[in-house]
Amino acid sequence: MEPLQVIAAPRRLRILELVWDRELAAGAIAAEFDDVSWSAISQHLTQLKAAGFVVERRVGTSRIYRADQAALGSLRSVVEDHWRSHMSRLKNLAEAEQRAKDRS
Amino acid sequence: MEPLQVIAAPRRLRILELVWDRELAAGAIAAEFDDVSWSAISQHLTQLKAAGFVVERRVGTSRIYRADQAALGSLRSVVEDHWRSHMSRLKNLAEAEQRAKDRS
DNA sequence: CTGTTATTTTAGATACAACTAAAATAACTG
DNA sequence: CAGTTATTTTAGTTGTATCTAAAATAACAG
Repeated sequence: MEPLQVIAAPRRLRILELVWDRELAAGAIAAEFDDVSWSAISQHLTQLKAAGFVVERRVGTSRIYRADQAALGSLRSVVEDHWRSHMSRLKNLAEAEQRAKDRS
Repeated sequence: MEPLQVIAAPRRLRILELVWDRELAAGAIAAEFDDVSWSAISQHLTQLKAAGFVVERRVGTSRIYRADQAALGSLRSVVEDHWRSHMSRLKNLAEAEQRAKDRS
């Protein structure tokens, strides 16, 4: 799939945001979505990995993902602009933080 | 439609390239494609215009389009990179073709 | 006016990316 | 080894952007 198509999908853009500057297991990523199956998230991760936009690392039974910002090339600033214009990044991170707190 | 989605469509990306640094009538644009109807091209132009990525000017019965590079913001370099990589791909194919010919 | 050219709009068909559910795999634990 | 957890893969369904065909609009010429 074309690199541009890979990041154009809203779901994948959101996943990319979750692993933008930290590692996160596939399950932890999927847990952030309440309207989609783990299977679907896994398939998106496969595409992001195939495009080189995320790297995978295995730890035990888990697979841990993280964005490869450099690999995005000129798409990087597009992604950043997209988040800025939607003012969603900080809000999403804050909400994720809250959920993590609620769970503990 | 999201700006990112607008340029993600291969057909629209190709249209954008055609009017990248010159004006071109809708019909002249459509004539570049042999596998799609004028109607489809018109619909793409409507979306590109709605996103602000092209500007329209009317002359007689014609409507003339041209890219607004500035409006693309960070997407501009993505489009340029995409174009470059496609050109190098075509170049490679042509060179491979030439080598094949030389061998025979 | 009527006719012609250029293009868009509308309504419906189609292709394909994204999805779900279920089975399969992979790494570990007792 | 059998059982558990984490995740992916497969096969088939669904939703939506893109497409076509036909009718509508717009600008002009005779």
